[in-house]
Amino acid sequence: MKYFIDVILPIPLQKLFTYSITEAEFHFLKPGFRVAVPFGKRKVYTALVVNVHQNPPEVYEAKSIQQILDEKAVVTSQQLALWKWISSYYMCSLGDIFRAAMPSAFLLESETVVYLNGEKEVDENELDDHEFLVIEALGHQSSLKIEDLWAILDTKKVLPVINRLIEKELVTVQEEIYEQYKPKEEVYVLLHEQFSSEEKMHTLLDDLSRAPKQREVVMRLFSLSASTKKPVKKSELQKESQVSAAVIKSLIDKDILKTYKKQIDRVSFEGETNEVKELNEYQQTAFKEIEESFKSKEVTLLHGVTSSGKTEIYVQLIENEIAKGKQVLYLVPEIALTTQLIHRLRHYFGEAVSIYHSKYSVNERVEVWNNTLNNSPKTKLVVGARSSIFLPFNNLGLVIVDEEHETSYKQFDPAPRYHARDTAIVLANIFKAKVLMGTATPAVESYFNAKAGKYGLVNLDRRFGNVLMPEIELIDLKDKHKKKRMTGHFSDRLLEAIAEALDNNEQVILFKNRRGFSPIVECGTCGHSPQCSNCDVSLTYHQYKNELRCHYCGYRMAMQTNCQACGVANLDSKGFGTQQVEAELKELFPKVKVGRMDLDTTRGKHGYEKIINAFESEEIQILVGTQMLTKGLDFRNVGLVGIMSADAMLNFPDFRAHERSFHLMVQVAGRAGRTQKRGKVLIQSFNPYHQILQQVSVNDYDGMFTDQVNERRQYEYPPFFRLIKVTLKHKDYNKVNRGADWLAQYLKNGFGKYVLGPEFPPVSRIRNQYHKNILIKIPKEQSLGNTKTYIKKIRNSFEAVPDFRSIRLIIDVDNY
DNA sequence: AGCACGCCGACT
DNA sequence: GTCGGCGTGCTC
Repeated sequence: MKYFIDVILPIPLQKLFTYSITEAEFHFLKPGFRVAVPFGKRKVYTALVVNVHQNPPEVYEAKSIQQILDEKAVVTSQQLALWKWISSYYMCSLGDIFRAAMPSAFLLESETVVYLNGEKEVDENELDDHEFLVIEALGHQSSLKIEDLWAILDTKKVLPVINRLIEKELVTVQEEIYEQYKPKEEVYVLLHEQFSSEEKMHTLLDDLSRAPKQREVVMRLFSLSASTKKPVKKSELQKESQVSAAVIKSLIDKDILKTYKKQIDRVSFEGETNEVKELNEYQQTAFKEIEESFKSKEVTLLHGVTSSGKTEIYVQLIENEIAKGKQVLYLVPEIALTTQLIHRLRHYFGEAVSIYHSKYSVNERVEVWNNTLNNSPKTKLVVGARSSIFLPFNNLGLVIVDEEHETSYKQFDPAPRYHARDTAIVLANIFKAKVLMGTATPAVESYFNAKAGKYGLVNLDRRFGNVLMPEIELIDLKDKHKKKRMTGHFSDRLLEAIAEALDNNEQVILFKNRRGFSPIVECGTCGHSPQCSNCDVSLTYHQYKNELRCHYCGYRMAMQTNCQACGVANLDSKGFGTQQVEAELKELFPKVKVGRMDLDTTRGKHGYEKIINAFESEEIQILVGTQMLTKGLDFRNVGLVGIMSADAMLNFPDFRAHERSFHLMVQVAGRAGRTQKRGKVLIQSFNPYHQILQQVSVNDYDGMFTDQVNERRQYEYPPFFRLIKVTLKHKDYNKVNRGADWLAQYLKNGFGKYVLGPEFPPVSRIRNQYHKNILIKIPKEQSLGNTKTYIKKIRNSFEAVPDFRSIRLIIDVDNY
């Protein structure tokens, strides 16, 4: 009898691969186990078992697996079901999902290690330079990795050299796999049993009278274990007795102390938990409505104005689910994972909260994964960014999608290009769990679904503590410029308001949209501006390192003093970013402490925290920042919010530009006046009569929604039509054009006028690759499944054209 | 995605 | 004359 498994490999290949296994393995392996398999000539990959069967492949001999990596399944059947849905809906391979879904520590890859074959005499005359260098290096160290060889030989083409050496039998290679996940251990110390009696103890202390430090350690250990009645950590003992590690080590060497290791969780929380706060009357009503809505609807949208206390309602719902023994997933946009939110949740749920997102180390992620899989009490509530929809839940009761409108829920690059909010609905469905989406500014699609009765809808339009909505004032920049009332980028009115807020001891937030208005450098003589050599964009100026940088590929160069084109020293920076705003403020208000929050200042794991803490503790009076300011931050003392310029975002070439501008401005405005006093918001714009600005100024979400829905119906955009964007990438400009025309023609044969393009995106060359887009619109009544099947068919014929094989095709479903 | 095989330009 | 560039094809 022959036995086989089908596996997913973490590479972007559509199909499953079949390997042969032994009978014992056949009885042991189940879907969801990881196995190490050889792939190609030498690589070993981690693969995931999806089928165990006895049907031999017909056209090839299946290889056998190398080893089994798990004792029980680490991926559940529900996860596999979700992966299959993502793969078919978002048109990506299971391998892409496998790679994205698992913590990287679960995906071991082999590494080639080269060893000297000691048996064979080396004849140096038979070696070329490269071969000689390898042999010589192996004389110094017993093994070399491929990476080391790149450095030694100063080239990346090392495999041919190694192959020649293997042929000469001078070296051997081995594929080695390293376990990446290391459980964290703590070392505990205790006194050796032989000193357990009091008498022996005294003798010991006498013996140590000539080693006072060691004696101190023993005494301290004694008192620590007596007072805490708990095992004593080695690190703790060392700290308490204020000695060096060497002193403790010598005690261990002398067999006076004994150590043992204990595996601990990296993620742990110690502290009190508190009773869930009583909801106010409005929150209580909303809560009841949500519960009522859950009876008939799978998904409910909570539309609650900024500062209405949505989090408390979530907390109440979470508590109910936990009481029922269910797991809860709390999704937040990547950027909103601040300590503020985590503190609040830990305050109520303590140990039961786990956090999962990309800034956590691989080890921490493995622990959260395993805890979730084992239904540990630590993962009753998982708070995470979009990738946490991939965790191995087994008893999910509720998914909360906070700030549902946030675009960072959509993954753009690399595949799988999934939307975490939409995928969460499918995930919840697998578990028959409920979904609550909450936001002050629902995405048009979501609100549309709610209005259409597909989702439940609950409104909460009262701010917590009856704080008034901020007063919003629009400032006409055109008029201010004409009347010469501008100082740099500040109108007289904005300066006045800032001064007033500062006088009242209130804090100020100034918002500057990042994208679209990065500072570029231009020559005042010839008009040339330094360009990126790999991409089709101007380099942007970064003051803090005095260099020019490309946002797309990361290319950087030192700031030039002379123009590269005409040689004249007349370079000037144009446009303005947060840095310029900050610099101008420092001149205008020299005594005031100004902070800045953008990508430059929030690098690193604690980047945000530092700035947020400084602002919270009022060390900083004015905070200048970008988009990040909008994400659920809660500051008590902000009296004024200023939006430096509303125009760039309104004019962004995208069908969602208006909607997004509305979200952004309302969210930023919501930072103002969270306590009793009514906050003020000033919006500077060259076009204050723009419909969106008018709607923002009176917080008219419904007006915005109605306008947008009409526009989208007329111009055939979501939610009336679905969109699929196809991008072609290649370094040859003409080839991209030929390929795009071919593809568009064939797509038009199927979908007619609903194929738009091909068109170059605003930045048509990135990392030396030309891009071209084709947009496919799919009317509601057109079958999505058939459409995708047709697109796949065309993709296959496209890839069969020899001229186009090297063009990369990217398919992005729901590319918004 | 890797990685090997195979065919054409810039060097000892 | 070779080394090494990357275009092409395959991986159970």
